[in-house]
Amino acid sequence: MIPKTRSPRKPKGQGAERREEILDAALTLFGQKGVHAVSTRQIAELAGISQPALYAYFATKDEIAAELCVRAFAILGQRMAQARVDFTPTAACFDRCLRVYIQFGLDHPDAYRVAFMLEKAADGSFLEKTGGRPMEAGKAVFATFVEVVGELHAAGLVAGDDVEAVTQALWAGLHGLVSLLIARPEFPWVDRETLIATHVAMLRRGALK
Amino acid sequence: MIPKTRSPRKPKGQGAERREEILDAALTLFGQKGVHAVSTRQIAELAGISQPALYAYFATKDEIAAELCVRAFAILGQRMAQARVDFTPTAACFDRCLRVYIQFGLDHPDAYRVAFMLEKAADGSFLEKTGGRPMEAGKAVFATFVEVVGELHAAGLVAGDDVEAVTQALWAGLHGLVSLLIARPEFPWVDRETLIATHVAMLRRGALK
DNA sequence: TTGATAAGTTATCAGTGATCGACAACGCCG
DNA sequence: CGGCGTTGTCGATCACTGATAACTTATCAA
Repeated sequence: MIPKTRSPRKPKGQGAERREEILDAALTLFGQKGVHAVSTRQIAELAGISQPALYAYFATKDEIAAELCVRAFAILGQRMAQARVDFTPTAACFDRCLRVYIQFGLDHPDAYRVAFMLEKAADGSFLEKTGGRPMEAGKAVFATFVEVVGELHAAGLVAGDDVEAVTQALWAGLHGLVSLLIARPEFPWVDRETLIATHVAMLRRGALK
Repeated sequence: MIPKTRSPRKPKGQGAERREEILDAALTLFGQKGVHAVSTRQIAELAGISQPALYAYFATKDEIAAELCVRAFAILGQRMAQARVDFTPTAACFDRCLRVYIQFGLDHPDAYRVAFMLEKAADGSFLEKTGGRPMEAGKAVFATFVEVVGELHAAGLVAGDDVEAVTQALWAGLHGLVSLLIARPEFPWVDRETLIATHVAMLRRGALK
């Protein structure tokens, strides 16, 4: 039996959907102007509600960003899992995993910023204030990377035996490209595909035998 | 009305000295709490002046951060130039250049953040609002990297012929490590020296023949 | 009709970056 | 000595931020 003891009240908007409307508005504005440049009043106005009404759904502004971040990471996790389904310990599959990560960062720059590029706050990091959920999502993705590198190592393809260290170095290498492309689009980069190809090749030659 | 005791003016530091005092105070606070978490009033109090007095020396708060950034980059430029004096196209010298960059980032995390990790503003990036001076300083350092890679390429040691692309990929790889160590110190990193050594080795094997 | 409750509002708070006009000290000319 | 602009600083204040309190309205259970 599934008693529907609670009916949604929808005075104006659609009660339960209000949260989604807020997230939609926030995602749009964050993408346009950056997280720090968007105020709660702007989010509220685009969502069609008053500014204090936001706080019925989110404790803080950061929590809105964190929610968007977690959702984006769910997408990354999906893509990584997908790349892992037909993964074999080969250089080609290695490259594909790296490109999945890079492509995700370029597809979701705002989520990526929230997860890995936001400045730490005074009383602990943003991640701590939001219950560490974005960090957890990121760690899950990182764990997948560890698995991938572990399989390659088992196949004798990894240079060095410290799988954890190699994975962290690899991740750092990937993050550098993604975060710089996001944070400094005005830099006179070479052709983007050329840069990505060069970068992936460099990491592959550096990490594999 | 009780007549106020007239304002105790503080003619302490004159002209250029005040400016240095402000920069010192800002550097201290930025390092402790992060750029965004420090207010102009806090800077002013630590500098021993009123908050509006700041604006006699700096047009905006960002300009204070930019000034500190430029100064820090002068240090990086010095170190890079120093590493270039006795540079020979060898793997060892290559490694040394990479480590100079990494060490700089770890020594001046706040300057590094201002230069490469700050979020873009609505009306253009922070760098544009401050006249692009931090960006210029960064580009000068990047130019040195291009020279170094160019010499290695001339010696036939670089994998691939697109020196610019390789340099950008290298820089991205370095930036990734530095920025992640700065932004996510709470991540369960392996031993720092191990990680740096692994990373440098990975980049070397990936970029050189 | 009641009471309870969920959802949204207006009004307001303390704190932010930045600006304005007033005022104190100083150098300078008379 | 007295008057006067210049320079440096200040208190007061502005528009805006994130967040909270108190009140109003809509809906449901009884």
